[in-house]
Amino acid sequence: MSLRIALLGLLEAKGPASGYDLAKSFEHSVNHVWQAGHTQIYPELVKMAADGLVAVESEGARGRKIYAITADGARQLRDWLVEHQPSGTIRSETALQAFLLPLLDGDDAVQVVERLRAFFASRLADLECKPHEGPGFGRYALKLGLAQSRASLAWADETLADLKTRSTP
Amino acid sequence: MSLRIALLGLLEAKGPASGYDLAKSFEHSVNHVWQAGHTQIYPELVKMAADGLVAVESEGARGRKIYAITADGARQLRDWLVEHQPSGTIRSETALQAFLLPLLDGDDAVQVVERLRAFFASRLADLECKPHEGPGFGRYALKLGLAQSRASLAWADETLADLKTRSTP
DNA sequence: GCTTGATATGTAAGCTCTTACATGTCAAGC
DNA sequence: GCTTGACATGTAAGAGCTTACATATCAAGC
Repeated sequence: MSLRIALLGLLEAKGPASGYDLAKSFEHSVNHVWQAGHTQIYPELVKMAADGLVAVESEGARGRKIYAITADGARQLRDWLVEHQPSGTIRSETALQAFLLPLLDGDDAVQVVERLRAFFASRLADLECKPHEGPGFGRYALKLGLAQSRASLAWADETLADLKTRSTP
Repeated sequence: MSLRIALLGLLEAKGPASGYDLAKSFEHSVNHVWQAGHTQIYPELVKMAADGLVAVESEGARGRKIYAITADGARQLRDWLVEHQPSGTIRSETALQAFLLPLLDGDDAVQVVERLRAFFASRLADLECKPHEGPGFGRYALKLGLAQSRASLAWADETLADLKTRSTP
């Protein structure tokens, strides 16, 4: 379902686009919130067209099909946004490594947290590159991502400090 | 892979357990980091036993099988923790709703953010109930979850304020 | 005109996860 | 002794996602 919603959202916000365009948008904008590669997007667009949520607006070179959101699609998007209680499902390998940290002894644990720290830092840097402030489409999610990344980075620093005091009692 | 790791981690940390026990542990402890129901756990344990990562230590009433982690399993767990670069994959319906927020007009947007706020608040409350501080097994991940939840909650408050200034110019 | 690399679109196999169904045991209260 | 509800273990269908493969076009440089 959420893949559909993300695709509908992109089509609604940025206008008609091809599968390739949408895959690029996933990479560059929705990326920190939801992921999907072209191998998932192309077949999904076909199904969505069959369900009347999008329509092929025009066809260009290289079999390029430009999809546009339909009235039905726009309605479904709005309904989902306003009515759908988001599922709390989170599956995070980074958090899982944090969870299992106490199974490692000192040095190994420090190494893992340092890798996690680097990971959070690079994600934060990614987000900080994106157009801040202003009326950008994904601006709210961007702020959320920034806030969460900063919190994660702070956690890594605290945890490193904690591990070091434990190893030198 | 990560499901296996989570199961190995629980067995390593808490000792031998049945599928049911592990499902309960998922619900009560790993829950904010990784989810799995019994329908996923039972068959996975069978496969893991076939791969020599766990072994049936004893069988009790009601077909209850107690699994224990093997030396191979412990090795694989440690290797994954120390060597595996976590994938940055995040799929969050809450963040997706945040992302698509600008597609809604004022009142609807406020309603959605209020629901998100309630969601974050209840997750935070959940985490705050769990045994804080002390040497608990998942303590680092708990702190990470708390930090992220607080950041998300703060985001919701900021966003509500932002939406309200926009609607009354 | 030919090669090369970026662009662009797809299919298929296999793994992971969810939802729904199916079954049987044990303890407590009647 | 029977019912009921919590405990406990499983299977199966189908949806969702990843990885690997397959192909064809266009632009730029040789």
